[in-house]
Amino acid sequence: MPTLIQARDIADYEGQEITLQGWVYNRTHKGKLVFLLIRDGYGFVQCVAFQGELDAELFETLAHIPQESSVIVTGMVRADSRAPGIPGGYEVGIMGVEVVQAVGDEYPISLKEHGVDFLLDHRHLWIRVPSQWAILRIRTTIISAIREWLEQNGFTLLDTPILTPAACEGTTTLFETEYFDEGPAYLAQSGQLYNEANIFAFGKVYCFGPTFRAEKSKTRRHLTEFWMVEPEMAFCDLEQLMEVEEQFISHIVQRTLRDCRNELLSLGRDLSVLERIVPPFPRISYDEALEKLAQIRAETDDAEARKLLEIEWGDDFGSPHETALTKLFDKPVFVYGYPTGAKAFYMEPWPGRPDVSKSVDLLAPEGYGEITGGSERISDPDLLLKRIHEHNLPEEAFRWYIDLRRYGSVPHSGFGLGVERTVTWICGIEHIRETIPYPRTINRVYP
RNA sequence: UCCUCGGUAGCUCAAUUGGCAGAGCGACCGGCUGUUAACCGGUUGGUUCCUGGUUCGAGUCCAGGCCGAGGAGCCA
Repeated sequence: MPTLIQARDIADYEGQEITLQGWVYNRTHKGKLVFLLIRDGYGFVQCVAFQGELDAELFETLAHIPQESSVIVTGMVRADSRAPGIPGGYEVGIMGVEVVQAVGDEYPISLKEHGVDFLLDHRHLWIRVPSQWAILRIRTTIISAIREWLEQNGFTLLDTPILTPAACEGTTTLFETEYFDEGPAYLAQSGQLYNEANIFAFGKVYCFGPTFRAEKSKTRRHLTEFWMVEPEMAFCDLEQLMEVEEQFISHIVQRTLRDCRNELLSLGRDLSVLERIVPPFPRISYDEALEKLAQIRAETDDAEARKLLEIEWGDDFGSPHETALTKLFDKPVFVYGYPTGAKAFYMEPWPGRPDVSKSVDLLAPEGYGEITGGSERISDPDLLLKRIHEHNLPEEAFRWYIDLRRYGSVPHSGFGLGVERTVTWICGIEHIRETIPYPRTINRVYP
């Protein structure tokens, strides 16, 4: 058998006889000529059969081979600018085909238009099409880049529990489950509090795992099960946190550009937009952000937009505010110093301004909005205890967390990055549900 | 939880004022040596989301329900 190759490497084999193992993504029968678009998991390659060059029986088989049949193709690689594919520009002149399985039933997903509900019901097949394949390859590259950067920069991976005793932050709705005789347990919404314990043993740490939110959110930015990476650092203040985040995000984007160029192009992504994502990122305070929003409101004639952009000091941003702010910049923008009342209980107050917290969100450009949320954490045990009481949290459950401030407390900071929101932004797509292999939304747990 | 929109063939959709249920795609058959979701001809294809009501007559109007999408709130 000639050399078995992967579709993405096809350009390296011009003029050589090769073998491809894969599936028939599309077939075009044109009289004495058959085009098969073969996908092999690594790319999409056009293979061409001429009637005069093949055994008559084989040609007849190829002329009728059903979509998604599995095949082993041998043939000669040649350059041809007309050839579609990922990457395109090369095709295989078919010399032989072994049909592993000829599909007998009609394949549900045609190459024509389908509705979202239908596609999600067939997610197990939908992931085969080029757009979904490209998005999920970009996802895995982004995850690899995340781990790579953190490991190269001294972060230790420590997995935090998924079954947790109570709300970590006491804000969002959690999935509840019975835990033997211990009463209810909850699916994790964050590993942060455990990360804070871990930094006192390991310095810089991260956790990376699935996160669960039972909020009844029905928007293109929400999943009930999503993946979050949460780095946490000892001896780190808010300013240092922003420096880490911009290095981290830039690495993720540049690595994806390097390794997933074909995938990004196949999605129609404008690469120049991503090439700009290098440090430093702009930083604006919450107060400055409010001024900019007021200015945007004053300049718009759209009454509805004006209403959506209403905000008073003390409110957290809604999605319309984030979208409007990100359109002012061509890089991700840090917004820091949110009102204490709008954020979680554990955030360090701004020096001399207790109504402001040392918090920072990173908003992705082009209207994508929040991809990270972070803060410097309270390091004083008395203040932390006071905040726990103010938020009506059970002191007993947080005893271990308060201990961290009693035994060698230091300034420390961390953030969480939503993987699927990052993938959505880097891919330049509309909806978060395409960025995870099997999305879980408010009314979908199948397949 | 709230607001808006939608549900008709396997898929994507159309159906005028309430008057015979339609098209494209897919599948199947035939044609075509450069297709890019090919194209051309033919064949096939229906619980119009459910329940009840109005009417000579309901896909269409009314009431209730179910399911889905987009957005708000909440959040990453």
